[in-house]
Amino acid sequence: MTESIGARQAQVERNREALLAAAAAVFVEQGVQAPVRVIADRAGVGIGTVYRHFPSRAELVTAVYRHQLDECASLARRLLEEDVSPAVALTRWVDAFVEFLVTKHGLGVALQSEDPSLLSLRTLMLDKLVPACASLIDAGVAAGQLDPRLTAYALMRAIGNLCILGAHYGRSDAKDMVDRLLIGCRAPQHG
Amino acid sequence: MTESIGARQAQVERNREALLAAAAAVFVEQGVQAPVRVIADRAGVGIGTVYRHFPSRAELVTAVYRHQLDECASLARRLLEEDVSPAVALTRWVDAFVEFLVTKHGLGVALQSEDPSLLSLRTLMLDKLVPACASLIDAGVAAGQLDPRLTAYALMRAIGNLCILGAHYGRSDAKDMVDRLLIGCRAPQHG
Amino acid sequence: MTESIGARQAQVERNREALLAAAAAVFVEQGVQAPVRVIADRAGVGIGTVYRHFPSRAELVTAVYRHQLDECASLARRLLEEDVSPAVALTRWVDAFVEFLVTKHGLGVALQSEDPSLLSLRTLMLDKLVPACASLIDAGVAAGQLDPRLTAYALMRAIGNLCILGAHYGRSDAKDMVDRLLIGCRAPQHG
Amino acid sequence: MTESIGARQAQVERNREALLAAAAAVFVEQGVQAPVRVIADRAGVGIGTVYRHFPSRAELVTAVYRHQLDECASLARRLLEEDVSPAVALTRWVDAFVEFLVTKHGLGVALQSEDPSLLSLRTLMLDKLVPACASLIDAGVAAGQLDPRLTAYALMRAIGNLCILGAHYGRSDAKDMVDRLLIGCRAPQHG
DNA sequence: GATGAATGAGGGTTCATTCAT
DNA sequence: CATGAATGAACCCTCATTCAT
Repeated sequence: MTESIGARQAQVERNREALLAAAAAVFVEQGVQAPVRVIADRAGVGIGTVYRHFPSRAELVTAVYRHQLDECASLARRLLEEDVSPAVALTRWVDAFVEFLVTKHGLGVALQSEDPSLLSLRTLMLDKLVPACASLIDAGVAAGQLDPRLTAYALMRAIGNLCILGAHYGRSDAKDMVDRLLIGCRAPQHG
Repeated sequence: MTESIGARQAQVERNREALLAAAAAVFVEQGVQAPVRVIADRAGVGIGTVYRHFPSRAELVTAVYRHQLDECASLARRLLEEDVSPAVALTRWVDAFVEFLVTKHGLGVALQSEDPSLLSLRTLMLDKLVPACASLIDAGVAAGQLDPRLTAYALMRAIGNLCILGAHYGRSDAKDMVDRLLIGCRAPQHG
Repeated sequence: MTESIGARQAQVERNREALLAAAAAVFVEQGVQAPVRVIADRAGVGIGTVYRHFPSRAELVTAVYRHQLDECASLARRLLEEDVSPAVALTRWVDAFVEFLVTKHGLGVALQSEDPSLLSLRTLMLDKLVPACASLIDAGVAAGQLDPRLTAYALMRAIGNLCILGAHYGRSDAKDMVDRLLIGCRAPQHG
Repeated sequence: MTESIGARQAQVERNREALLAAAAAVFVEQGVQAPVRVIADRAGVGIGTVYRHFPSRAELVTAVYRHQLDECASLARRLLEEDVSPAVALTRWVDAFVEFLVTKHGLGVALQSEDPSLLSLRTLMLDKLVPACASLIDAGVAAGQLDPRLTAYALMRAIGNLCILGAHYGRSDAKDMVDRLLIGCRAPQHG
């Protein structure tokens, strides 16, 4: 009996994961505006199940990207502990961030849209990623390698925006432009 | 008689301008996806009048931004004729472009969306702005001031993206980030 | 002065004729449901002129076919005066009627539709064509060549219906079927 | 549990049937072009429910008439197996076909319209009914009772057209005219 | 908890008709 | 009289969300 309860809970969790995976995939293919129905079908569950796990589209979207944001935040912590220069650490983190953004390309759009269904996602980003990015920037500024006027939030928004892909502006263009942006974030040269 | 005909034509033109102004304002407030009905209401006309002037949403969107694109394109020509260094000319043009983008900030979104109703706008941009920007870049590359790998289209897309504003990422942030991007577009230093 | 009034009236009449011709042509090409705007354009007049001449679509449609109905009615009178057998006269008249119907193929539809905008047309047909057809039938019945139970109205409706063309059912099919129908209208054989 | 699921499925099926009945009734009263909204209201469901069951107008229209077409096709098979002369079999089948057409008289119109939303219905008819009718005609021709030039498609189109009812042209008129048409389809008499 | 049928507001677009000039 | 800009009801269809089972 205890087992069957456990089994039921496991099934519940499995549904939740299937939904997150399905939503992530669908967002990549069709954008964040994709119909809820499509996600339910892809996950192999009924549409009611979507709403049981995520009371509104907004919360589904948020949940989908929370995973990725968490991983991205923890990466910053790991990089800071490694034995590399702060500028290199930031570059590597940004590379990873960009890789995320251009792979699951819905995220860039999500960060930019005024859509109220994406508001909670921006809030989440504020909470998770800005501190992570700020810690890297602080280190770089302290080492004299980065422009001290740079703020984590603005940098992340800028990178997020640069990673909104489209016709004739693909993954490599975004990476190239982010690289150029980072060059412009270096500490100004004296003398 | 002639006068009253003229008066009517003037009224028609005023309606058209009112629609363009209303659409521009609504696009800023609600995004380019705003319902046509909202624009009609804002302009104080019936919905049929919108479709009389602009047979489809796509053409309305295009018309809203065409003015700005035209002015931007002609600015590039003027700057090339002035007696400033190519790098300065590009910087000035980009400043003006950014000013446009952040003022009527729907344009950035419009350039990025995959929505078919925005396709004609992207085409318009390609036709009008890319050659203008390319002429400035060419001059800068010829003068050894710009990275020769830079392409006009990618630069414009990047700038357009950087100018998609939002909560806590405003006009001055966008300008700052574009400045940094331009720094990263300079010719690499030898030696 | 009198002349210019006459000239103006002539222009009015010319507009009216142009509208009827345009409507007839458009109805053939696009069906009786064609937008009023299309007819106005084809006639080279403003849409207001259509409504000045024909206060509603219904009256325009009626007017378009009145011409043809008139001609058809007068044909019956002429045939009766010729020196042919009543059966032959009816056959010839039906041939001409069918030719009309399949050429201006909107008419068949118009006769059949429940659309209120076509009500007045059916009324017109009753007034114009039924007497014409009835006179031919009467002669045929009197000569013992036609089934006396045949009514003019039903026969015309039937012929009208048979002449509604469509994919894979063209002009020659309609003619063939009308011929067969007429065979079935002959006086029953005794014996 | 099983019972309540069954009950729900039964309700779904009842909705579907209600929609078909409502559509059939509305088509008779207002024609096949009747707004989907009217059908939804008549069936007592929301408009979304219509589209859930029938993804487009075309599929609703097709579904409404599919039943009748199926029954009509199977009737032809049964008649061929009975011990009656081919001419009698065709007459009986045509009687049944006409009965269908004049009862749900939208079908005649549907077969004739050029509207793309009715294309699938015509296709359906081609697939279902033409072979059925052709088998009867073939038998009649083989028995020397029918004009060998007769084609199933044209005959059915003609009968369909004759069954488009209207003011002063009712069910008995249509039946009478179809009878006369069939007389005209008999094998020509030899000298 | 899971299901998916039902809902209905809302979106883009068309077109008959009116009316000021 | 002629014009054609303006109107807005109506149409088809989509999709987020609810809720009975």
